[in-house]
Amino acid sequence: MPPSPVPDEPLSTRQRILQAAAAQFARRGFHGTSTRDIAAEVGIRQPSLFHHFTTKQAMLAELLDRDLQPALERIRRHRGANPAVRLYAYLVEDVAALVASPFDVRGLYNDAVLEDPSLIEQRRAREALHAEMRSLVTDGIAAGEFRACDPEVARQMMTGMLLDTIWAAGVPADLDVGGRAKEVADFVLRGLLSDRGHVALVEREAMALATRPGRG
Amino acid sequence: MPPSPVPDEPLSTRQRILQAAAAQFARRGFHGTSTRDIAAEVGIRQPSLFHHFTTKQAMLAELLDRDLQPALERIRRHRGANPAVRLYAYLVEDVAALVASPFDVRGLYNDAVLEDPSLIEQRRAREALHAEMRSLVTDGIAAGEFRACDPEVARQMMTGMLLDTIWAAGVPADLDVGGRAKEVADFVLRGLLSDRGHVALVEREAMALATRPGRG
DNA sequence: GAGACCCCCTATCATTCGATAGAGGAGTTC
DNA sequence: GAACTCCTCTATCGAATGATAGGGGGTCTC
Repeated sequence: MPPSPVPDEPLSTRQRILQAAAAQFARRGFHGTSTRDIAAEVGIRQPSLFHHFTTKQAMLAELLDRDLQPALERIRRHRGANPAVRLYAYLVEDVAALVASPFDVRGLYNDAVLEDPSLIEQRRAREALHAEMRSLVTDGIAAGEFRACDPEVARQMMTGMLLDTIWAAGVPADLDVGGRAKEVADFVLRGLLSDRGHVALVEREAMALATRPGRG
Repeated sequence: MPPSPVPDEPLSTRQRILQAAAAQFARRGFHGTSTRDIAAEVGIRQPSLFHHFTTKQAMLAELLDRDLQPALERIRRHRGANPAVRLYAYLVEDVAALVASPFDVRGLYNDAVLEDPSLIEQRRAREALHAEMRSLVTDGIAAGEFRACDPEVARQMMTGMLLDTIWAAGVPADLDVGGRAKEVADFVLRGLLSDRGHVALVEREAMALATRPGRG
C-alpha cells in the first residue's frame, strides 16, 4: 500500500475546493464544470464556495498560479549548465512535480477562458514559460547540441506531451514517478539532439542537477 | 497568395455549421461553446441549427467521425512494412491530413463529454486507434527497432503532441504542411528508435509509402 | 458574557442555455 | 397553379447556471 500523499492534518476547505475544482476542470473543462459539482465533491453547499473565492474564475486563477510559478522557477534553474542538460533537468523536475501534485493541471489551459482580462497575469506567466522553452531550444541549436528545428514547434510538442502524458486516466497508485519523468525527458532529448551519442552524457549531467535540492 | 483551401462552390449550411462548431470547440471547449455562438458564426438563427442536427451532441459526433475514421484507415495502412516505417508513415499522413482539414479537431476530445452514451461508437473508435498505436510501438520493440518503453506512455506522448502541435494559434497561411508533418514524425521516431543510425533509412522508406496514393 | 469573526446554511435572483412548435418564403414537381 | 419539400424565421419553454443576501452556530478575544 503506497504511503498517503497528503499529510495527516486535514486540508483546509479552500485547499479541498482547489483540488476538487482542478480534478473536475481536467475531466469536464472549465465550462463543463459547475460550481454545484465542485461544492458537492467538497461536501458543502454551492454558495459556500463564494466565501473562499470571489468568483469561479478566481479558483482557476489560483490553480494557474500554483502551476505556472513553480514551472517558471524550474526552467530558470541551472543557468550555468549547457542547454541540453538544462532542458532535460527541467523536464524531469517538471514531470515529477506535476505527477506528485495534488492538482490536476490538464484542465487549466483553455484558450478562450484564458483570454479573460482578469487572467492577464496568468496569461503572461504562461507566455514567459513558453518563451523560456523556446530560448532553451534556440540555445541548443546554436550550440550544435540540437538539430535544426523550429523552436516554437518543439515547444508545442513538449507542451502537448507534458499535459497529455502526466495525468493519463488510470495512473496507478504505484507509479514510478521518477521513471515516468525520465521517460518523457528521454523522448524529448532524443527527438532534439543532433548527436545522439550524447544522450547518456546529457542524462547523467542532468540527473545530477535535477536531484540536487535547492537552486542550481 | 496561397490558393483557397475550399472549392469555389459554396459550402452547404450543414458543412459550415460543422466548421464553425469545430473551430469554437477548439477554442472554448464543448460546454464553453453555445449553440447561439455557432449559429452567429454561420449566419443563421440558433434554432435553425436543429434542422440540420438533432442535438448539439450530434454535431460533435459527426466531427469525431470525420476525424477518427480516416485516422483508423491511415494507421491500418502499410501492413507489410516494418513497425518504424509504418509509424513514421502514419504520423506524416495524419499530421498532413489534420493540418489540411477544415475542421479543428483539438476541441473534440473531452473526457467527460465522450462518456455520454450517445457517443459510444466514437469512444470505441478512439480506443481502437489508441490500441493500434500501442500495437505499433509494441511490434517495434519486439523487432528491436524501438528501445524498451511503455507503449501506452509512448501513445500518450504522441497523442498529446499531435493535438497540441497541429493547430497552434497563429498557424501561418504559408505553412509548409509536409515539413511540419515530417518534423513531428522525426521527433517521435528519434524518441523511440533504439538504433538511431536507422533514422534516415526509416524516413526514406516511410516517405515512399506516405506519398504513394491509395492503400499500401 | 458581549462582541467580533469565520464559515456554513437556505432562499433567491437574473441570465443563459438547448431545444420545440409553428409560421412563412423559395424552389421544385406534377 | 396546387401541393410538397426544404430551410429559414420568431416565440417560447423548462432547466441550469453563477452569484448575492441574510441568518445562524461555533470559536475566540477582551
